[in-house]
Parts: sequence; C-alpha cells; structure tokens
Amino acid sequence: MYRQLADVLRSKIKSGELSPGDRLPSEASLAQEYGLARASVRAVIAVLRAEGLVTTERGFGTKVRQQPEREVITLRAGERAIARPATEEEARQLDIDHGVPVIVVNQGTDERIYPADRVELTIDAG
Amino acid sequence: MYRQLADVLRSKIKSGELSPGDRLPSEASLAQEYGLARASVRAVIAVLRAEGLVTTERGFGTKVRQQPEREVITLRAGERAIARPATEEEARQLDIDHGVPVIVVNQGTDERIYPADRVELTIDAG
DNA sequence: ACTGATTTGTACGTATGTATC
DNA sequence: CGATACATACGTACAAATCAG
Repeated sequence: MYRQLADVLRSKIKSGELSPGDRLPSEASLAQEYGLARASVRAVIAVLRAEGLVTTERGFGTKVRQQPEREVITLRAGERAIARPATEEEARQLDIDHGVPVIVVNQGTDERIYPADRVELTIDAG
Repeated sequence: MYRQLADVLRSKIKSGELSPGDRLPSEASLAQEYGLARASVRAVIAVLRAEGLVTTERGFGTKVRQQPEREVITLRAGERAIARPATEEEARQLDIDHGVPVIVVNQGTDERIYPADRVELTIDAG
C-alpha cells in the first residue's frame, strides 16, 4: 500500500505538479491525508530519496530535487571507472547523502570522485 | 546509537569474522542482544544493504554479500555511460534491489544496462 | 538573543502478513 | 504443517534542527 503513495508522489513530480524546489507536505500531514502512520510515510520518502527525486533537510522538510545537469567526463587511456556507494566522509565532502553512488575514475594511484548522478562518461575521441 | 551497531557489523564483515555467505543473526536476536527495537535494527541493516555489504531475503535472513567480480566493460567511440538508480522493472530483471544503481551504456537508441557494482569501465584502447 | 512552532530524526513497542525452510 | 524470519503497518514519545517573530 505504501507503494501507492510512492506512485502518487512520483507522478506528481514527473508531471510537474510538484516542481523542483517545491516542498512536499510534511510527513505528518501526508500521514493524515492518506490515512497512514508516519513511519509508513517515511518509508515512502526514503524510496523517493533513493531514486534521487527529493532531498530532505531535518527541521525543514523534503523538497523536490533539481535534476542535475550531467557534466561530461572524458575517460582517457589507462583510466578505469567504477561506481560504488559513497562513504560517510565522501558524502560530507561532496554534499550528498551517505550511500548515494559515486563514480571513481582511477589511473594508477590517482583518483577522482564524482557524484554519480552529475556525470556522464565518454571516451577521449582524440 | 544505531550507527554503533552499523559500525560493529561493518567491521565484523570487513575483518572477515563474518565471511561472504554467512548469515547475520536475525533482526529479533540482534535487537535483543544490543538492546534495540527491531525497527532500529532494520534501519541498520538497510544502511549495510545500501552499502552493498549484505543482501536480505524475506523469510530467510540477511547474509554477507560476496563482493562481486567486476566485469570490464569497454566504452567505444560515441558511447556514453551514466549511473542512475534502477527502476523497479530493471531491479526485477537484473535481480538487484530497487534503487540500487545501474550503469547505462548508450549509443543512439541502443542501450545496455548493468548493475553498477559489477562493472568497471575502460576505454577502447585501440 | 531568545522563544515558540514546525518538521524531521531516532527510538521505543506491538500486531499481522507472507516467504522460506 | 509448523517454525523461523523478514515486510509492512499501526501507534507513541522525545530529541534536534530550522525558521519566523
């Protein structure tokens, strides 16, 4: 049943009824409106957050996320790229949530780390 | 406080005290052992799952995940690769959890989708 | 600088549904 | 079929952050 609320919110976001920057109703009011417990509403919001659709700030609320422009990253000869979840430290440094995926571009001992949802990889078309 | 249990379990996994394939104690027994509510234990396990350290099967339990071999994927001229969370349908097809990141390799209308934690991208070294 | 209202974060407890073995 | 274990859902309480006045 809680997937239904997820679907409702997801389609409101994708249809534009909720625009980037808009705040969702508070957890308490969503709970009341849809006849759910707050814990269930929180589970729904956690799903949307994992999907990158919203961000949550304690004491403030949950807002629709601006879908980021993807920066084009060129992969050069000898470089390798992997995706993995951010550690807590990386999350702080990159200002993303813990566990959100990052792209690690690696050459030898050198590595560059990017939030995965803000990059697009291409090859050096030299 | 629930981060403490996360740290305990994480280090048991990384030290090898819990090997890949081993089952964690059940949520109920972890709750009792550490004096937490089961909901809190579940939150901890959700974190470990997001980090890719464990997988959970309903009715069976949570086990330490075999860290997957990464298949090397070669990015060719004109191809672009992005990472994003799996949709529910993709999650079913790829046998991963909903929201877990996938790598989408794209050329024109053609696209290939891989679980992000099982691939490593390189360029076509010609 | 402080207060109060709002909102999310964490934590507790309980009950029932459902999959696995 | 029964035992075990996770999934979902309810409810409550208090802590902590944000913001408006």
